[in-house]
Amino acid sequence: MPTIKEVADLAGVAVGTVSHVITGSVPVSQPLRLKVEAAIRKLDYHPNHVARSLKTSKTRTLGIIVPDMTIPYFPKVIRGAEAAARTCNYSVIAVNSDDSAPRQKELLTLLRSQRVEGILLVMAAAPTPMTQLSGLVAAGIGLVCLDRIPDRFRVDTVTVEDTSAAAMGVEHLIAVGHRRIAIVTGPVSLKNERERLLGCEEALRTAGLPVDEDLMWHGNLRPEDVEAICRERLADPARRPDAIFSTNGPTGLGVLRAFRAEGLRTPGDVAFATFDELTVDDLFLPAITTVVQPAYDIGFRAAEILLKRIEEGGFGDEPIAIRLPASLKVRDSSGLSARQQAAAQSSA
Amino acid sequence: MPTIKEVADLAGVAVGTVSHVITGSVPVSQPLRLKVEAAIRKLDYHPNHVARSLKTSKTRTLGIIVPDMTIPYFPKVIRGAEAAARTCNYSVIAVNSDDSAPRQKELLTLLRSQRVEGILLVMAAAPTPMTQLSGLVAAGIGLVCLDRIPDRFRVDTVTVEDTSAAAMGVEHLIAVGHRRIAIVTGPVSLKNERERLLGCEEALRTAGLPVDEDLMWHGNLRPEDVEAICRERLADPARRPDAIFSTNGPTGLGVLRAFRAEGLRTPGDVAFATFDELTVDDLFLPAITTVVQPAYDIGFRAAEILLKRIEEGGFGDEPIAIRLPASLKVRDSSGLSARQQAAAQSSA
DNA sequence: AGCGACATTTGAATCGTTTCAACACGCCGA
DNA sequence: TCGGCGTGTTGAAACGATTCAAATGTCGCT
Repeated sequence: MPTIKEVADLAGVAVGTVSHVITGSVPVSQPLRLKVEAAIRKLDYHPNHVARSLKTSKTRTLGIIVPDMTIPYFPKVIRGAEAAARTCNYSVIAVNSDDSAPRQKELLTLLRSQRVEGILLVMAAAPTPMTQLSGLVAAGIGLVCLDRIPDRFRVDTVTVEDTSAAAMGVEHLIAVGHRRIAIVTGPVSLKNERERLLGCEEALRTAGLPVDEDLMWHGNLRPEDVEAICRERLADPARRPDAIFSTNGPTGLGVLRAFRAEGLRTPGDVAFATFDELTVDDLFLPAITTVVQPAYDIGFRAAEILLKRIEEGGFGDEPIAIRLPASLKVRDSSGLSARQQAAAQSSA
Repeated sequence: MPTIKEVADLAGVAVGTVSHVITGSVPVSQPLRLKVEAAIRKLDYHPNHVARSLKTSKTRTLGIIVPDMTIPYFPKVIRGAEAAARTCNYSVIAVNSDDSAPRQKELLTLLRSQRVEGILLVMAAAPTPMTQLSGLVAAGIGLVCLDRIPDRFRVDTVTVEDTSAAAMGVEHLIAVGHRRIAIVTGPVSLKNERERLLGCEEALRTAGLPVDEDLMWHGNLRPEDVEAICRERLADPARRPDAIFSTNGPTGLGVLRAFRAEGLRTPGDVAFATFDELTVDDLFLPAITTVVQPAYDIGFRAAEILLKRIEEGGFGDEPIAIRLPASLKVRDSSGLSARQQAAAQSSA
């Protein structure tokens, strides 16, 4: 790998001059510039970002930690962040925490050693000791939490309007005509899940429906576990709800698996809608009604904020908290069941 | 951010000593080690990888370029690579080329400037001038092509057994009882697509079926375009095939969209199987029969090879070419159509 | 006591950039 | 003719680590 010195020698100029033509920060006369450019091409010279970063103490790199980028939601977030970073000539390093707190800590340490200028964090579902984060902030590394946001820690955050978005889903089910609506949540240790649950409950109350504890099914982020929980509760036709709303993607998948395992059809036997989109190509399904999150935008906005903070060098003032609206994609699964249709028919 | 010097001062030792306790490459006496470790904790010192990389000219970083990590196949590849890298304490930087050759060139340049020690490349679908790659190899940067592999350029490669995997899909359709089978490919400018097509044709010939040019539908990687192509050809019931086999994910999605647009059901009206898994939560579908690629393993093996090459410092000898087997996931979409079932019934 | 062998510890050079102070060189106005 | 100015150009210091040769102890042995 040629160095700037070799370029300088070949072009017959000082290293400083080569640096000036590369960065463009200092004017260089035409003839010298041409000689330098020729030398660069000839040697196939690529400036060493490592050395540059050391000298300038700017890496022009952001880190982004997600739980698992094989979950379709996260790549969209990452690409959004990447796009925003690119507008400022930054790169992003994306890594997976697998929802493990110790792994997340390792990654934070790694990114810090790599001297990323800021970190976008989707916190692990496993409870994160806030000491992991306070160290960063103290060290002057930018931090923006997105999607999942911490409970009481002061940082910039970007996420979806959890409460109203969840409410929107449940309101839709109610509007269609469902009355006995079960809510399936992920771990309520996550603030997002609590807020979504709140939204669901509000929607029920606003419609004058009871908030029945028997219909609040709390699970986790493992579809298999959620499947088991739902199967148990769906087995008895008498106690079965009209509809189910699931507050996130992995639990939604669990619900669908439970339907399949129990031989239930949606919306024929139980209507269904879920927060977040799913990857369900192995299921026999009607199209699923979903509350769609603006994943790309969440990543984009979060990176934008981070970059602005980096540029301004300021993290002292009031944290920014952005909430982006979700949208409801009404498809087939939230329709009326056969039984309900029959009832509607006869009353008409 | 504290530096090694500050740690040394606080601990009352020389910087060299601190370095020795960090790297562990030179023994340090117990009392000094303890003092250094205490200083590190107290200052919350994180070694500067940038400076380390500059000195050692080792970044312990690999780059991986994929067309688009929102396509579900690629995150699995990336995670496989990440896992392999982690066993050697390497990190990976994943970036998206959007199937654009100029963008790919930019990314190659960027990764090179970041001094990654090797690059895993899934080539852009847009034809890549081999000069992009030869420069890398000349510069001594490791390169392994995966998934999509170049036509005549000598590099290590890891991909799926395209020919036999595609054949497996078509053989399955034939075994079920389909006879008029259409093949939908992506761009035949990609070597993979040509090989898969070859596999399909072989399967047809082996079964004594004609290879009918009218049933070879060549598309690209944009589902919308493929949808249009298929709609045109599916419109006339008389010329409609019994079954369709699609040679990759995006084209498969296009086929399914065409089914929906034409009001066709699978397998009721036309049976279907595809190479690669799909994300199709917005479609009303039976479960799709797919040829599943070992995405994670492809990434893992590719990174393994790259790391071995880096470690050995040797790229001179014969390139390694690994082909991993795919597996067939038989689901509902490849079954017999209503018409075929009736025929089978009456003949029984 | 003196000496060599061994085990630590030290300090300086180095990696490839950027950047800043200093320098060179025309050219203009006095 | 000369001082001063502006435009280009240069060379060396610095960034924060690693590493190697040299220095410093320690100890056993004669």
